[in-house]
Amino acid sequence: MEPVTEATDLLALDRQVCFALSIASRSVIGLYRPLLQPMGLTHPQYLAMLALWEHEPLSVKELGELLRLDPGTLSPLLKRLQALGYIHRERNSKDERALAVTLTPEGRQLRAEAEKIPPAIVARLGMSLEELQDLHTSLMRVIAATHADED
Amino acid sequence: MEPVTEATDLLALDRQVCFALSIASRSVIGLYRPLLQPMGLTHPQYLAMLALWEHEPLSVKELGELLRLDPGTLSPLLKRLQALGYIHRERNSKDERALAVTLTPEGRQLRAEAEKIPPAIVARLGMSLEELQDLHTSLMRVIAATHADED
DNA sequence: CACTATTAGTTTGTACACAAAGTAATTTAC
DNA sequence: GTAAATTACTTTGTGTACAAACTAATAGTG
Repeated sequence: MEPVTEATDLLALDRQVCFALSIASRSVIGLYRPLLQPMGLTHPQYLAMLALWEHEPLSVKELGELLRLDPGTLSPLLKRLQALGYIHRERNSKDERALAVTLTPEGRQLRAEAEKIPPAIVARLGMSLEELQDLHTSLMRVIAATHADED
Repeated sequence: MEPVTEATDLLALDRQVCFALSIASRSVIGLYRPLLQPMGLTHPQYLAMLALWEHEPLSVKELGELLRLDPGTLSPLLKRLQALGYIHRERNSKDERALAVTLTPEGRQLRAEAEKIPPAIVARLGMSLEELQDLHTSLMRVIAATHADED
């Protein structure tokens, strides 16, 4: 029988994709931190702003589908974005259950600042755009795989 | 001048690697949840156990270097693993500042259960081992890139 | 030897992330 | 047309993450 070596150990830390995924995610988010700090944003808040710049107005449900986040996560996050003055939160007059999240002028204006971020991150990573594109494709495949049998 | 379309918009949500990374990480961790629940472990706790099964004993500092986690994150996490009965935490007699984290017999025994997890995850993802290996390589490259100019 | 600096962990405060329970509005069923 | 089911969001509780302040032990310096 084969001995348990680094090459065969199923539980070897450095062979776990989940381990690499969580560290890569935290490490990359860490690169955004100093760039987002001047705007007062956290990374999840930045992702919410990206979604709104593209698809305003959005309900909490729609935002949750885009970002794959719980309403229980988004609810306080959106209140913080409102406290920062970047968004409005009002009930949808057509359906009082739903929230209509829209951008304030300040929130809309922030987009110009934010456009400097992706190039800065790419430069900081020092990876080629092809490499990043390949990674993006792989990640989207994994995301699709994890949701394979929903519905 | 080129119009801002989905293909050229630097801020398009679905083109952000950071967005794909954070969703992929949360989605994959979500697959572990039902498998870890019978052991009473969260995913970060599982990663800490992986590290200990491989490198026991470990100090908080060493564990933090392996998992790239703050002592402020690990300190309460380890207390929970101790409360679960999987680890011991005692001061290192050679250096009373440092903690020596070791496995209890229950913690050591858990390894056999845990070995069923990686194959279950791979099966659930339905991706080839080559594809996962490529992803792992890309992720490690990103991790290396984020730490490029430390020291 | 004593004083300072460094190091290892802990604690505190803020912000996710998610499960589960709760509330209010809207649909569906009868 | 009203009771029951569904839906959208909020709230509560637990567990990360991480910055920053804190404590205690060790190392370095004169």
